Amino acid sequence: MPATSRDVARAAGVSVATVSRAFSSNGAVSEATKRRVMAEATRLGYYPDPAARRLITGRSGNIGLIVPDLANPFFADAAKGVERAARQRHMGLFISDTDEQDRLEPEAVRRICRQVDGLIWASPRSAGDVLKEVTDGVPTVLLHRRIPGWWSVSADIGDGMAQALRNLYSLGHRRIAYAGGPERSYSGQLRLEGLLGASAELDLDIIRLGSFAPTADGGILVADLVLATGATALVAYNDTMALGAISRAVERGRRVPEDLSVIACDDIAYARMTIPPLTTIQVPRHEAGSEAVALLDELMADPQATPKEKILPTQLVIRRTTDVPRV
Amino acid sequence: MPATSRDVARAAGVSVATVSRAFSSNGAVSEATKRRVMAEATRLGYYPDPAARRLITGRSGNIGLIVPDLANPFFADAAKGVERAARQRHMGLFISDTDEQDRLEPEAVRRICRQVDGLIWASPRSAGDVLKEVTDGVPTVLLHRRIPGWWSVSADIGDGMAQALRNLYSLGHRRIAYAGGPERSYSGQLRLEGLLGASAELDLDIIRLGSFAPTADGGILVADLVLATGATALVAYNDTMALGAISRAVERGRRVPEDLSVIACDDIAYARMTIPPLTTIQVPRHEAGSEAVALLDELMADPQATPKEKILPTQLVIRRTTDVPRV
DNA sequence: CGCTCAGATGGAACCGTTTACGGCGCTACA
DNA sequence: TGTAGCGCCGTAAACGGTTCCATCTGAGCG
Repeated sequence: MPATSRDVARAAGVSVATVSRAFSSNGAVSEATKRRVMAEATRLGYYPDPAARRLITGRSGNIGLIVPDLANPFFADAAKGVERAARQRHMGLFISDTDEQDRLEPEAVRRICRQVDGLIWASPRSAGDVLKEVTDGVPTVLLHRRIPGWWSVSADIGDGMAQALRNLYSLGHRRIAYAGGPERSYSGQLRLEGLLGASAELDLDIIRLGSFAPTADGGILVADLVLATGATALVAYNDTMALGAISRAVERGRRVPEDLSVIACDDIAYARMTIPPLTTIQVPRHEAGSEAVALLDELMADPQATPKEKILPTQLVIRRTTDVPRV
Repeated sequence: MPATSRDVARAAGVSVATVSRAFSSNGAVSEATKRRVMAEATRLGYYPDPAARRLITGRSGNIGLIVPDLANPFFADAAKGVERAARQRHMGLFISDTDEQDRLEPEAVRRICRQVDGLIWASPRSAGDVLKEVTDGVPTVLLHRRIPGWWSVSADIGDGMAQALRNLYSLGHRRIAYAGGPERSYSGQLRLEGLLGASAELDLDIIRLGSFAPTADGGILVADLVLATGATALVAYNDTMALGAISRAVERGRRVPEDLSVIACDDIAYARMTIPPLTTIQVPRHEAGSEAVALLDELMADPQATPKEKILPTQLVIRRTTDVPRV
């Protein structure tokens, strides 16, 4: 139904080859005929068929994004960054959500990979060799995950955690608890390493509460535990968990930050809207997404280039859930 | 580089036609050869190339989704619902984010529409004839938008608003303010109609505060205005705006719900984590997404079928930001 | 004036599938 | 025993572009 290059060629009185050259602009066409072709093309509403083009050139003009959970603001923002960067480059975007289940990833990749020129993959848990096997051949940059030998963009969350701990220390806190996220999570490791590094440096023991779901419900569990330890400050895996913990602590008659200081991680949009607004570690989620596209661009241009690992800085932002201990 | 049907055909000692038949399972192949073909295919890692298949059949096995803002939990959840439903049907998903700018929509649609068999389009503002012109030929179902003659799935937000108003009335509120969202927004109209309908029924005048950005910052503006009116209750365009309004009101020394009851709309995940948790109108966002895919499936199966408009119910959920007026 | 060369253009092969069409072998029936 | 019919399969023509190669047309130069 839509116009083909043949239609345009006939209308403009040229061959399909010339039409193709006018559009792909890599062959030589005279300025006059190019204008004529373009005029006829817009008149007929012609646009080169991506499938046909992909078949012969091998390039689809699309990239793929695989995330564990689109509804999680952390990844939603990343997706938004990816989307905008892709749009600026006139690339289409395939998205696949794996529902936090690693086992769905291979299937998702396989479905996508023949239709894209490159892949951005946020896989918090899958093992490196699994990834390797699955992507085979498709240029891939990892998002919020670093594996030696892979292209990746991630955030220096370990440093953010260290900033958090040093800040609490300087406020006078000495009993500080940490509530971890899902086991085996890559960024969970990062957090822990940053925290332990800083605590060794300060000669401080951190109270490790264990591993919790990174949700508000997980935070409720955390609150009950942290209150039992007598800690004056809590560092939470992410904002959502912190929100749950705070609401539970308040429900149990504690005040935040007077009785318990709380530092969260991610700085999602809602972190600043809560009462009190969350002190949290800001990670450049949006920028991570667009940066991943930039790297993917480089990688697709030269698949043999040596892998780059971009690490974005994080920043502790002080709002109202931290204060000096009052105990 | 990846194996083609020719490779498989050679390996299995058959023709490419037979390989094709074995995969598309609409031609006649004997059980024995089908098994042999499949065995060779998996051995070689063969999978029919979607682009080549699309070129000849016209079907890509993909659907497209266009949303104004992926980072907005309202649409993120919808996208998630769409994604899951698409995955269950073994369809790929193209996503385009238009950054809330109607003028980017035509471009987004054009980019997408040749690569998909159908489109799900959440366009809060664009005029109906613009949509018609742009999609031409691509089966489309509208999401959270109703236009006569189009397939669509939306939520009965007007009814939710009526529920909200009746609830406030029954609590004893008589001075009730409404803070609207973006002008020209379709779901904004829906809200207003629902509200006005119920207010006429209750013989109550609503204090209309005007039109605000549906963000926390917008909510701050709202708070200052509503405090000036002396209203005892506020109905806000969405949760985010309500959050902003509440935090501003609290900052200015008012208590919620004692001094001001607040009802929001959407029931995003964070609505239940705030302090106090938000009374809000729950709209089935996820379900709307998956329902849209189901409708699109029907539409793609029979493009001539008469349009269906699915309207999902909404439900007021009472949490802690509403109470009897204490003034 | 003839030759060379560069730039513009057309012809045709090709990308990897699907599918209409026809051939082949076999069974069943007259 | 001849043949109609059927199940299975191969051949080849599409689908809509891109690109190699050949051809043509002038311009420039000796």
